[in-house]
Amino acid sequence: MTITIKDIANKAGLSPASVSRILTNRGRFNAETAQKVRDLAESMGYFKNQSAADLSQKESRVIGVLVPSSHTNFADEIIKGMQSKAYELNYELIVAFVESDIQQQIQTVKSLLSRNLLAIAMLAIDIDDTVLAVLLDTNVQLISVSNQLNNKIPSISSNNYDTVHDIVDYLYDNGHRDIALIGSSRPEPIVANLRRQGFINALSEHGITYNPDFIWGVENTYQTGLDAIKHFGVPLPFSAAIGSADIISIGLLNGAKDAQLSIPEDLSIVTIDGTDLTQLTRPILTSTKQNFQLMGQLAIKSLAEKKLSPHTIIFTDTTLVLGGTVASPLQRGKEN
Amino acid sequence: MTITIKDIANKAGLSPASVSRILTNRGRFNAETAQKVRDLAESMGYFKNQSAADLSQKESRVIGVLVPSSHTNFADEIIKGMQSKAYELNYELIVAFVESDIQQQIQTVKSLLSRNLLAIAMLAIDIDDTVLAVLLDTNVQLISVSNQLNNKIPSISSNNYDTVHDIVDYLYDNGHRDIALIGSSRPEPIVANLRRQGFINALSEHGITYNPDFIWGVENTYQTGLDAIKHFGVPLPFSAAIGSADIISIGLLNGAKDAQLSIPEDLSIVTIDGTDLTQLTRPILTSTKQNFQLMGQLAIKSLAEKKLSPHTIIFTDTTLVLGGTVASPLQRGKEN
DNA sequence: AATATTTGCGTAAACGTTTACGCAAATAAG
DNA sequence: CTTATTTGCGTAAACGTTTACGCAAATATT
Repeated sequence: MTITIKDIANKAGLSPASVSRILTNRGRFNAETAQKVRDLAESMGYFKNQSAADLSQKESRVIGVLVPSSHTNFADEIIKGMQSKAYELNYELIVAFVESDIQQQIQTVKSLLSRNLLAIAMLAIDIDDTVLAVLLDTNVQLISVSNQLNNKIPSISSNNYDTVHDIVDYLYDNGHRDIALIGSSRPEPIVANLRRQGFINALSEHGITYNPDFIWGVENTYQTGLDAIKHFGVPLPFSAAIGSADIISIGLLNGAKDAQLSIPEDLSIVTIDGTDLTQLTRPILTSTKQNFQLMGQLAIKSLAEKKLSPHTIIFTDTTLVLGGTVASPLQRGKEN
Repeated sequence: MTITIKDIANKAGLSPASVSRILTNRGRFNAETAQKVRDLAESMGYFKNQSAADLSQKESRVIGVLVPSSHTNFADEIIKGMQSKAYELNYELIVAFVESDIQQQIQTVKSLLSRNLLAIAMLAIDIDDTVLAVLLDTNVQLISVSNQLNNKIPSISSNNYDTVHDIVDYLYDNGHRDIALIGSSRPEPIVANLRRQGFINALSEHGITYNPDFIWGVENTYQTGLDAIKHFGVPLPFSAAIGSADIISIGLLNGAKDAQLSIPEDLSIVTIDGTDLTQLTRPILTSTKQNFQLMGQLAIKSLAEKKLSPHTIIFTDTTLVLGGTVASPLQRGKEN
């Protein structure tokens, strides 16, 4: 039924081994014969049986990608970056979405592990500890993208300390003194802690002792943004807020609007992430944009080069993108 | 290095065949022995080598999923539905993102086809004709989800004719007589035509001859929505618009706001799709919500049952979800 | 107690590809 | 012209699992 390498070999008067060498471009073969074989493969409608190849090959060129199904939409951009680099370097990606249900998580991970993988990349994943233990137990190469999990897994992400530090500087320069940081402290304790430290240190460098109440949030969701406004009440005790993710910031913005506040007059917002979502609001969100595509590319590149140690940390740059959600709080004074 | 079925067999004093029968739950075996073997597998850290299994098995339980990388975010919901059903029925999903670059498309499809697949599901995909030809040429089962491609591929989608027809009815009942339909006529000619027909027929049933100029749009993008407002100019020649996708409708809404129009007083909007994006705008978008999760579930279910013919068309229901973007145009008269 | 059926498991082949090894022919070097 | 090297390709084993077939032991049926 299906065409195999053997069929091609028969038709070409060669052995399967030769055909294999030609189609995989390994070993020695005659250039003319090679062209004949390639043409035959094309015309006979041959498709490599990857399972058979995987089975017989030592080294896999397949990289598994675990993506949270509660789908922060930057995952798309990371995957896009990965895919372009994978294509370029002739690797293959298998994407699997991870649900919150633990049983399902385990099944997903097992089904990934049951393939012959070069590595598994985890995108900003909120993965259960037991599942993580399973992953660490197998000796497949791991990498965490846009997140830092722990010191056993190499990571590629923005420098979260610097990012928040820079945002605080920017807000301070615009006259803000009372600043909030809205977002989850779970499930990325390392990232959250770095942000918190950047936040606290930046404030203290400006001679401001931070108010612990101003670091708030349970989850990285839209609802958290909405809730934040209700939690602090109007008038807000701060003049600017940093949203830990675009979707949170949109929640902040809508929550503020729903409470009859004007943005940015009554509240300045800077969001972390800077995906296309920032363009959908009015005013457009001011953001520190992460370079997700680059993260994806670097992930594949560094996996291909096999130079990752458990402690490797790669940072990608962020850039401040001006929208319309930051104003000086002094202006508000003038207006009154 | 890695644990195989043979290792387990040795330790259990059995043959590999028996272990295989036990772990796959096929054929005959003793219940006690089975438990012992399962425990051994667990404790030894065994992972099935899926490549080997695929190679030796006649029938695959793997379903490939082609997802557009220009990622309409409802794809997530479809995948979520697929994954839950796949988990339930013990199928496995391999997700691949399709770029717009044709070479890359071909590589992606080939890499899918080089696995032993039960079927390939295509999500709302704008796939190149040559690539589609490749897919049709192989005799792998295909299914199109949330889109109708042609009469050679079974599909699961909303009834696009009814959906638009119902929206027109709803808008008519709210007093609207001049209605526009904004969105692409490509790359889903069948879907676009059905919507167009639903649009035209519904209007004509209300005694309105439709204005062809009011069907407008190049792509299903945010920009199209923005452009639409500029294209028609202020004041708009219609009182209501149907956006073919949430992202278009957000474009319409923002475009209108940018032109100093008020929503819904100056323009009523109903959007097709009804993803979470509709909640992010102010006012919240009124939508006809498609049941994407159900589509995903049905896709897996019908593939599992193997009763799909090339002409099979399955419709899922849509529901009108009231937001704040529809007002009677008469109110505008009152206000003036 | 003799025969029939069921149960539990082992044997061995098969899936399609890759690859180490080796051999003969072709080419190069001396 | 002889010896050394390179080229092109075939042989055969290996990857880990599944499964048709068959056999002996256990159990059921008369």
